[in-house]
Amino acid sequence: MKVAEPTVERLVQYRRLLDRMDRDKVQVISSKEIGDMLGFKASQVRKDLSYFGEIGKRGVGYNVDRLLKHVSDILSPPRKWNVGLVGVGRLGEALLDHKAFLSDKYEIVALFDVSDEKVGETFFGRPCFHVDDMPEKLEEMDIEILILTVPKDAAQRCVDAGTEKGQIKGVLNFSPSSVVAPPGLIVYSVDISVELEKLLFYLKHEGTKSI
Amino acid sequence: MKVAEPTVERLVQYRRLLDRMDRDKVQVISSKEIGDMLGFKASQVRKDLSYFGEIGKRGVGYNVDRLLKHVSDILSPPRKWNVGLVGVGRLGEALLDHKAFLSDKYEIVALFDVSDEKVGETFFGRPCFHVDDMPEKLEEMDIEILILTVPKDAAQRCVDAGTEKGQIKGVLNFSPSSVVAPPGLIVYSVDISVELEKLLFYLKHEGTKSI
DNA sequence: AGGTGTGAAATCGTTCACAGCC
DNA sequence: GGCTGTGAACGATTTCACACCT
Repeated sequence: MKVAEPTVERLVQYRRLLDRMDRDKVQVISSKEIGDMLGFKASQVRKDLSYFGEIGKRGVGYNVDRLLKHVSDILSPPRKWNVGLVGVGRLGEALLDHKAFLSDKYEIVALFDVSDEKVGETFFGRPCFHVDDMPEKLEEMDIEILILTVPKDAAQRCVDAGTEKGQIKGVLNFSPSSVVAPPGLIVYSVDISVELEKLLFYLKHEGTKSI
Repeated sequence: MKVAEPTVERLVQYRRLLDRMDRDKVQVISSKEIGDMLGFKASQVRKDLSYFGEIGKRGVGYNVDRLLKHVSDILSPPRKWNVGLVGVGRLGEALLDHKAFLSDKYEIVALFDVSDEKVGETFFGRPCFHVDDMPEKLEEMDIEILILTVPKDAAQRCVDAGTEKGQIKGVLNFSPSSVVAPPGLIVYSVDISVELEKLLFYLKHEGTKSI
């Protein structure tokens, strides 16, 4: 089945909301309630959820517990992924410590940096290796995903090193630069300054855009 | 004029590229070259640039210096904005130190936190106040933009405090939660874990998506 | 009555294809 | 010949509207 990217993004948010509702012992929820809480139209919510089968009850709504399991199943990867984080600077450390990166679906198992002060050390329980050793270490540790928190000039080199032996399947790039990826490699970029620039643009052209 | 969000996002990237080209003394560049370097189609680049007038030369390409000025003018806000950063944790500090946040268009002028250890201190030259004092401080310091690097449960409260006296116009939210914003307030959310989840989803459904 | 599921319509964004200029 | 500017075609995503179930 093919699912559009905006749908996946919303599914992640549905799960987060449902998880909270479930903990709060809410039993039933309607598409309108979900939409209001997350800022989407009810029809959007219903369309997203109906892609994966009829899960709600007409005239009633969705059973929170059941829907949560359903959405989780859709999103959950079939196995756990090993992740490598490249660039142990402030941003890298912040991500290491980020609650979002506590999951049973992925785990940051190794760090990479170029600084002699960092290589050989351990940060938040993860060993740091030299970037030059990436190809071997990635293979050895079965790492298939890279998170890049490196300066912009280093990003492309990291992608190249990660794909050298072909083992890296996905990259989450936090550096302020575009990278060219070989076909098959999935790259997501989160460009912090671009987000702020967009915000400024729409502030200038006041009130044209909201989320 | 109304400009689509994906266009703004690309414009920011054009400017970044043109800036580098200009420093490298490149004089002329074609839409194809720009596209290849950033991963867009040439026709996309031309369409984006043509929204703001005819700036290229047919048969030749774009004058880098001229195009850079042009794109900068489109993106530049009319004046400098004062920004407040809420939540001086690891992520907050990483952003404070982030080169992307060095600009003549905006400046982080104040920090807010709830921790007694942080309130009253100075971080990277910026004073930290208590979140409870936000409404007054924001007004006093003429802050119109908030960056939120707070835990998810605090995000909504920060937006509410920021809009209490109506002075906040834009919010860049890094916390893993959706916030409901009053109309007129522009909210951009950068949800780090959502990005990773999307990546995992497409890794699972292998090779359906890129960038 | 109330709320889901879903084709059809509308909107939004990208790509094509070609006329026009250098 | 090469490259821009742009209407028109296409593709993707959202919203509408209503049949259908409880």
